Amino acid sequence: MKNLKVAEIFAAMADMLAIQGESYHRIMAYRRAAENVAVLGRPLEEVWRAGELEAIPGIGKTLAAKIDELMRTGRLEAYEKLQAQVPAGVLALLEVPDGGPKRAALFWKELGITGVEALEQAAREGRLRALAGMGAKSEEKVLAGIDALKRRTGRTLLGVAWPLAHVMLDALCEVPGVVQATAAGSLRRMRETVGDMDLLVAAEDPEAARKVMARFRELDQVGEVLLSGPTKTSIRTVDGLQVDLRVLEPARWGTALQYFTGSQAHNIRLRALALERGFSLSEYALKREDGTELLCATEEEVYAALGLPSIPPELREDRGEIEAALEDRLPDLLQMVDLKGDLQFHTTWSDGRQTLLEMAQAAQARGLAYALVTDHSQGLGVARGLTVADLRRQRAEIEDVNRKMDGTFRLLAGTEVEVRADGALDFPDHVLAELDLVVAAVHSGLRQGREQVTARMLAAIRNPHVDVIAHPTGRLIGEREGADMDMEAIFRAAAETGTALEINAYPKRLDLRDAHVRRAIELGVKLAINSDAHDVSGFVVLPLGVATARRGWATAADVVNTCSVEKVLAWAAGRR
DNA sequence: GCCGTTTTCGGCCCGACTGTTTTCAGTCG
Repeated sequence: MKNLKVAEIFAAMADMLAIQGESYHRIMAYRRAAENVAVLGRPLEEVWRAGELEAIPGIGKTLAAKIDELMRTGRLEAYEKLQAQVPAGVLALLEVPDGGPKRAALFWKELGITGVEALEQAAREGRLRALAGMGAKSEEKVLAGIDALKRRTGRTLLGVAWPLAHVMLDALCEVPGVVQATAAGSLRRMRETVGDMDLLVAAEDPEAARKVMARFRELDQVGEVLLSGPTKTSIRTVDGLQVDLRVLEPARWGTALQYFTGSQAHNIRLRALALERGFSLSEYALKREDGTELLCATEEEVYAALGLPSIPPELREDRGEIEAALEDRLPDLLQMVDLKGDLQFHTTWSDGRQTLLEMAQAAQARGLAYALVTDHSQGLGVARGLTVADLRRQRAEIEDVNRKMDGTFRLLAGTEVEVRADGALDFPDHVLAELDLVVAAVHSGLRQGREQVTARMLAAIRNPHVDVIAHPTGRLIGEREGADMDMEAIFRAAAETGTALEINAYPKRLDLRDAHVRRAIELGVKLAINSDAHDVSGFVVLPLGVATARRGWATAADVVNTCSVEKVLAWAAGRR
C-alpha cells in the first residue's frame, strides 16, 4: 500500500473522529501521522518491512499497528468502523469554507444532512438558522462557502503565486508609513503550490495601518473582501485565490514574520520549546513567566532567544530541522548565487522560441556563466527533435555563438535524448560521445507499469554517456501524477553511477520534488538544477528549482551545476 | 494517540475574527 493512500486514510480518520467530537489531541495525532507519512520520501512499505515504523515522527505503537494491518491485509478495521458510523457525505461538509467538524455534526445530527447539496437546500429554505448557535448570517456564510467551494480551483502553483504576491507587495509599499512588506506562509517556505497567500506589512502607526488595509481592499486583483479588521484582512482574488494580509508594528516584526511563515507544525514545536525555556511565544512577543515581553524586531532574535540558530524558511516543516538546529547541524543550504550554469534549455532548433545566441545572452543576463544546449532528439517528433545530422550542424552554430560571446559566457553542446519505450536511447553511443554533456529524458510511455518504467530509467542511468536524467518522474503538478517507479532503486543506481538527477525548475514540474531531493541526497545522489527554458524569459524559474533543492536540504556540494564550466566538463568526461 | 536529561501520566501553541451571544463557541491559520 502506497504512502499517500495510508496518509489519506489517517487524514479521513482524523476528520471522522473530529465529527464524533473526539479529543482534539487524538485527532491531531492522526493528522500529524498522515502528514509525516505523506512526505516520507521513501516507501512506507519498505519502512514497515524493516520494522522501523515507530522511527517515523508521530507514529507510535497504536498507529504502527494500524499501518501493519493495512500492509498485511489492505484493510483497517478501525477505519471501516468509523466509515460505518460517519457517512461520507458528512465528511464532504468539511470541504465547505467556514464549515468545521462541530457544525457538520450539528447539521447531520439535527437535520439529517449528509451532503453539500442537502446543506445548500436546507440553507436556502432557512432551516439552518433555527439551530443552536446559528443565525441568519451563519446561514448566509454557509451559502457563500458552498459558492466558493464550487468555484475553487485548487492549489496555486508557486510560480504563479510568487509574482502575484510581489505585485501586491509593491503596491502596499507605496502607502506612506509602510516600513516593511513581505510574503510569509507557504509562499515564503517555497512550497511547490500554495493554498492561499500570506502577506505581512509593518506600518509605523495605526493610521498607516488603516491606509494599508484600505489600499489592499482596493487592489485590482481583489474579487471580494472576506473579512477585514484592524490587524487582518482577507480577500479572494478574481481568480479565486485567498490572500490574507496582516499589518503590525515594526518592533514586533520578528515574532510576527516567524509566526506567519509557519509551518503550523514547526510553530507548535517552537512554542513548546519556548515554554521549556520559560517563554510563551506568540506572533506579538516572547512573554516571560512574570508577564513582561521580549520584543523581537527580527526573526534571528526570536530563534536566538530560544538558543537556536536561524532556521531557513524552506526547512520549517518539523522534519527534523529543530533537532538539527539544537545540535547545530543545520545544512549550509544552496543559494541562487551558487548556481553557475544551466544544464537544460531549448532553442529554435527544436521546440524553443529563440535562437542559440538569444538564449545565451539571456542566460548570461541571469548571472550564469554557461549553459548546456539540450534540444530534443529525433524520437520526440512533436518537439521537432534533431537528427544526428542536425546535431552536428548545430554544433557548428554553438561554436559560432561562443566566438561571439568572446569568453564571457560558454554554450555547451548537449541533447535531451529520448529514452525510448524499449529503454534504448534515441542516439547511438558514438554520437552521444561527441557531446559535452548528455541529458536523458522519458517523455512517453510513462504509464507502462512500474517494472518497465523503472527498467528504462535504470538503463538510462547506467549508460556511461548519460550525465543527467531530466524531470525524473514526469509529473505535472495538478495535471498528472509522476510515473509509478521504484524511486529507491533509481536513487541507488544514480548514486552508484554518479549520474545526476534533475530538479527541473519549470513551475508545473519541480521534479524531483522536495521529499525526493532529500531522500536522494541521503543516498548520495548528485543533482542538477535546470530551467528547461524554451524562450528567453524561461530562465527566471531557476530560483524555484533552487528553492526545491533547499526544501530537500541540499547544499551547493550536492548540485553539479554549482561548479565552474571547467569542473562540470571534467566531471562529465570522468564518467565515460 | 504521541511522547519524555525535570514526566510511562498528563500534558499536548496561541490569538484574530465572526456571529451568536451578554461571556462564548466555532473556525481558521
